[in-house]
Amino acid sequence: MAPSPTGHLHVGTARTALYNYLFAKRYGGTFILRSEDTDPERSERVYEDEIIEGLNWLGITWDAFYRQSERAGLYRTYLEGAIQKGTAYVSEEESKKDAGKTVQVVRLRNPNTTVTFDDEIRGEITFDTTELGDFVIARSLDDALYHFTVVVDDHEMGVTHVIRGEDHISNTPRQILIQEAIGAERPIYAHLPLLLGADRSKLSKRNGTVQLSSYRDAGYLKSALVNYLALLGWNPGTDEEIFTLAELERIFDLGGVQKGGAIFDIEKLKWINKAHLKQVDNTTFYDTTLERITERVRALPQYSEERFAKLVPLIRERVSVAGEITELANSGEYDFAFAEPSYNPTLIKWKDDETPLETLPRLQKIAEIIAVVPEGATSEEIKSRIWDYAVEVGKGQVLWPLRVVLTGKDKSPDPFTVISIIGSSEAYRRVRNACDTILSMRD
RNA sequence: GGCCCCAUCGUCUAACGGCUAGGACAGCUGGUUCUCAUCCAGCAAAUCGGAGUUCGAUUCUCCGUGGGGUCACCA
Repeated sequence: MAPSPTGHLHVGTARTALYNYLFAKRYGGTFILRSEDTDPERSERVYEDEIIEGLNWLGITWDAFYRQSERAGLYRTYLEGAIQKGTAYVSEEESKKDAGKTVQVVRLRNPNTTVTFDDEIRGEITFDTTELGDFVIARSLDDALYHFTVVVDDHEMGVTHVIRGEDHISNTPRQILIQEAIGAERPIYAHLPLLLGADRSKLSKRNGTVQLSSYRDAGYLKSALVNYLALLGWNPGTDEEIFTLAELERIFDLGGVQKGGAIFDIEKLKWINKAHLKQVDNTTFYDTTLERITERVRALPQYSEERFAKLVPLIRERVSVAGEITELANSGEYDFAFAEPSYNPTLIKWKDDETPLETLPRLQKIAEIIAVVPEGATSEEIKSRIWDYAVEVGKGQVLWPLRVVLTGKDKSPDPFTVISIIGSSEAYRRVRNACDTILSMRD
């Protein structure tokens, strides 16, 4: 895997690295990470750090690491060898970078042949290399360019398989020509389909979120990202869709790789993340929730660790990505647990034509029931006390207004669970207050 | 535009040349304790077009169309 540290770690780069890693693991090969930082103007160490950190976060590890900027001497040796053999030559010409200045670039002597290579994923691909001309392979003897350094390194490092994005297909004939010029063997190529944005063009900042770190920041689990990225463009040959990295290491195969590009679908990622979230243990999820819940919620008048702990399981059932916890917390979704709700009294009515005054007797009856519920009762115990009355009068008649006065919302967890979180005395207060409000409206 | 790659539901995909083209996400409907969520059940949804090979084509060949990639003294 040979990324260039010229920008943030792209999810497409992460997927390519993952496929390389899985392929190496599956067949007991060696996975090399090579930082292609030969362009000093575009390469930055912070990006290299980000790539390393990001891949490690995903659980992708390598057996060897190289940095091309530290291998200029090696490239020079090969450059001189090629010039000596006459397969490359020094050409004195006007610099394209600074006009007017004369420089000595190294060009490949193009034999102008037809190059055919066998792609593991696509089969035979043929190019006429004539149109390539005598392309430049080095700015100077000490400044080799990408195509040349790649070929030298693959040769020196004994690379057998080059698994990379489809956007490199057109680079392959150039690199094959260089291989032949320096007498290097040809590796096996496998060109992966591209990751696409919703507009079907190559996934980029224009048409989607591309930074791996933004998914991590949004709270996606690394295991879910690995799982989704593996499945985007590859299928295991079964209907199974949830995999761990360790499982993928055992079953990944280039044969299951797709030819066509795949749109990055955030909805499916969310679904996979939710599936992985189910595997997370309660303590970890508790900590995650604590991290993601906002200060505003923690500052609510009735906030306590006890109530928070009781709220967590309920949050767990309702989010697919940790970042949603922050969103929901900000929108006031969890306020009912830590503060008396405020709401429009007309929301209390069960039927459209019902007046609050007609609802009142039922709330008063519920208040009587709740008054004798012990403080630490479970939702099941609470339910058993209210249930008979609810069935007798009509479930919606009782449960809807109760839930509204407890949470202030038309959509929320069921009232029994809510009472078990806030406690029966607080629940009693909220119901009583609602009754008082209704009575005061009459005047 | 030249060259190269690709083409099955909206999306990700399955289908030795051979069942009503299967699964998943999303969508819709219904059920599970009032709403939400979960879970369950169900519905809808695709082989780009045209020739050819064949008893038979999603699958093989050709042409067309469409989409994408790439055309640096970047990687």
